[in-house]
Amino acid sequence: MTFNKIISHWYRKNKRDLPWRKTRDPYRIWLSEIMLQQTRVEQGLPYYLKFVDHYPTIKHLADAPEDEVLKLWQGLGYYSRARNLHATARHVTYELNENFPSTYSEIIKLKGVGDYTASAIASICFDEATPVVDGNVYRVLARYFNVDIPINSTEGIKYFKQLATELIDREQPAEYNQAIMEFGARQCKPQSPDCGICPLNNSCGALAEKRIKELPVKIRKGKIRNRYFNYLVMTDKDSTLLEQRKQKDIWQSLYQFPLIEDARELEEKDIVSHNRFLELMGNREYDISLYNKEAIVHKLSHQHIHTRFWIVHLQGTLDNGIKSSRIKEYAVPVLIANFVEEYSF
DNA sequence: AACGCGGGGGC
DNA sequence: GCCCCAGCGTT
Repeated sequence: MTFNKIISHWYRKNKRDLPWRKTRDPYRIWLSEIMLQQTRVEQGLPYYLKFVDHYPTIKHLADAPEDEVLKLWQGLGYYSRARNLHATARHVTYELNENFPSTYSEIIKLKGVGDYTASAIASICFDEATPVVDGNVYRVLARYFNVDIPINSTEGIKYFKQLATELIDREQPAEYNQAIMEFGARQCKPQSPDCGICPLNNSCGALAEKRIKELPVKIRKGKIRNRYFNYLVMTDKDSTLLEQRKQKDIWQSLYQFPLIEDARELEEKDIVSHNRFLELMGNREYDISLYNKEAIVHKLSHQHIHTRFWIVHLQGTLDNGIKSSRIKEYAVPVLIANFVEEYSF
């Protein structure tokens, strides 16, 4: 049997029962693919179910407020995916008259859709023989063909795309594309794959050369940046203050407490003399206390955010305050959600 | 070509 | 602590 027949055969025996495998509705396939970008199936699944429930059609999604979409997305990360998802839903609904594009070259024009996602949708929904090359596929091909070109180099991207193009089952691209990804996720796993039971173990190049552990090769990225966040949890009688992050930075469009960021850890005297603090307080009396003596370190893949929450009680009333009981209606970073969960207003 | 973008889980 | 995950957009 050929490589792709073995993969497809393995898939039919071993595939997981996942909700997006029961449909070819481009809306649902697109939704699932966006959610699964750099995201494990187990993490994305509950979000997919939530979205399909709230937004049964692309028009429902298009007609929702962006803040609502972001709230549903809260905790899934890479929030630009949610903003692009929403913008694309509006585009397809109102510019394309609810007709989801049906070819790779049209699909890839959509915001938030790149080569991988366009290939996935075109093949799964429309039987176009466009190969998907995601992290799973890189791993399976690098190992089976014993290739040590870095998968995230320009040469590697081109090489593996070409290889995948030669291998795709042109008769059943939808099944084959999903098969090789599932095979990578469940059989040819990143760590300790059980090669003893692999259907390709008698022809796998990396296994023969004992190079499973070193393949695929990936150029590692830069260092982690440390940032120091001081959140001002303003409280009067029963209100607090939230603001939206507008900068091109992490958590764009999400809400948070007023923030004082600095390149180092700040003391109380630094906070109370900071311009941002003074402008928030005006002439009002206040009472400030530090909620967490030890900074909470929120670890992201590319930065560590050392966070202190300062509780600021004040006498007067907050302008533009929101009832603290309504914080949960806003999309906030997990860091904030954890605090709100723990702190009793 | 390199970097920024989340959060969770495995070891 | 480091790596990985059904990648994409920007610089």
